[in-house]
This record gives sequence, structure tokens and C-alpha cells, in this order.
Amino acid sequence: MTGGGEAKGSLPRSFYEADPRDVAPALLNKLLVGRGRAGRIVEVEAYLGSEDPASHAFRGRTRRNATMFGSAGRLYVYFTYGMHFCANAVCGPEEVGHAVLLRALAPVWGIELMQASRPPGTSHRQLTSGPAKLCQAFGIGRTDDGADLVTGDKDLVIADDGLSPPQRPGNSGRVGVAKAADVPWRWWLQGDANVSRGR
DNA sequence: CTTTGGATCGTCT
DNA sequence: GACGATCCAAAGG
Repeated sequence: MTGGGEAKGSLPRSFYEADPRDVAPALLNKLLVGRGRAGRIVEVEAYLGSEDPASHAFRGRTRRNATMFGSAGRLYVYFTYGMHFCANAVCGPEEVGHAVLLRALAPVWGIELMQASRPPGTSHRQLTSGPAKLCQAFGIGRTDDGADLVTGDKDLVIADDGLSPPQRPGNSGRVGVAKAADVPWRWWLQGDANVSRGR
């Protein structure tokens, strides 16, 4: 019995109600499932809200980042570089703006649908090997901001299929951030071909 | 293999 | 008006 209106197989909301530096590595080897597709999470980064100069939430709540200040277990989707979307799992208590950026997946099923959502000729390894790539492969866009990963109201959940997180994940500073470049809040599944090129 | 620059526009100052 | 939690193609070694 899971209770609480959880979608079948999805992680409980309590999973997300923790420090993003703990949630992030715990998300490795979980599955992003929905829209006829599934991918195993192989790379993540933690962002610590108002305490973190690199976080969108650092300078407080705005219209764009409002989802980060809401319930844990929702998806924060933002638009950047004039053409890309990236997706985060909101963590921690409400009003603190904590989140985990989903940086890369290993395709598991629905691969033909992912191919169809990416540019023609995209290789298997490049389907979901970056934060904007995986959003494109799953058809995640601005209307998915705020999607509930626990109830699956937008047909997107994170599920546990029994594979544990790696005991010894790779760990480094975060990619593409100018500020707080020293903190090692990026984790990945070592040896996985779908991890994005770091720095 | 690595490096560089263009694309493209919502958001906040 | 500046600048992205990026990606890709093209150019250079």
C-alpha cells in the first residue's frame, strides 16, 4: 500500500523532502518514466536555493522560479539560451528553493519515440546525454513546469525498479556554472556512456 | 581529438 | 540591455 495518491511505482514524496545533496546521489539509477519512454538517471546536480549563488532561487522567488519554492516532488522546468529546456526535481521543505537538476539519462525503453523527438540521425548515446537533450527526448517543455512526479499528473514520474544507487558515484563541481564552482555537487554513474561531457 | 562561435529569446536589472 | 544550470556544426591540430 503506498497511499497518498502516488502513481504506480513512483517514489514517495518523502523521498524528495530532504537535502538536495542527499537526494541527488540517491536519484542515480532511478528511472524517469512517462509518455511511453523510460530512462535511467545517470547524472545529477544539487542546487541549494537561497544559500547557493549558482541556483536560480538564490535571489528569491520570481515568476520563473516559483515552482522551486513549492512542494517537493514537483518538476521545475526552465527555458534558457533562447531554445533549451532543463528539468529539476524540487526538494526539501517548501519555500527554500532546493532542487536537483537531471543532467543525463541512459535510454531504457521508448527509444524510437526519443529518436523521433530529437534531430534526425541523433545517435543513441546522444539521445539523453545532457539536461536539454533529455527534455527534448521526453517532450518536456514549459507546460510541464510544476508537474507532480509523485502523482504523475503530467505523465512523468520517477520510479524505483529495484536497482540501488552506485556505492561509489563520480563526483565533481557542477557544469556550466560560473559561481560556486568549487562545491562538488555533481554526481554521476561512473563508466556510463550517457554521462555528459563535464568540463 | 579539441576549440570556437552561432543560434535565439525569456527573464530580470 | 545583458546574459544564461546548452547544443551543435564547423574549423583547426
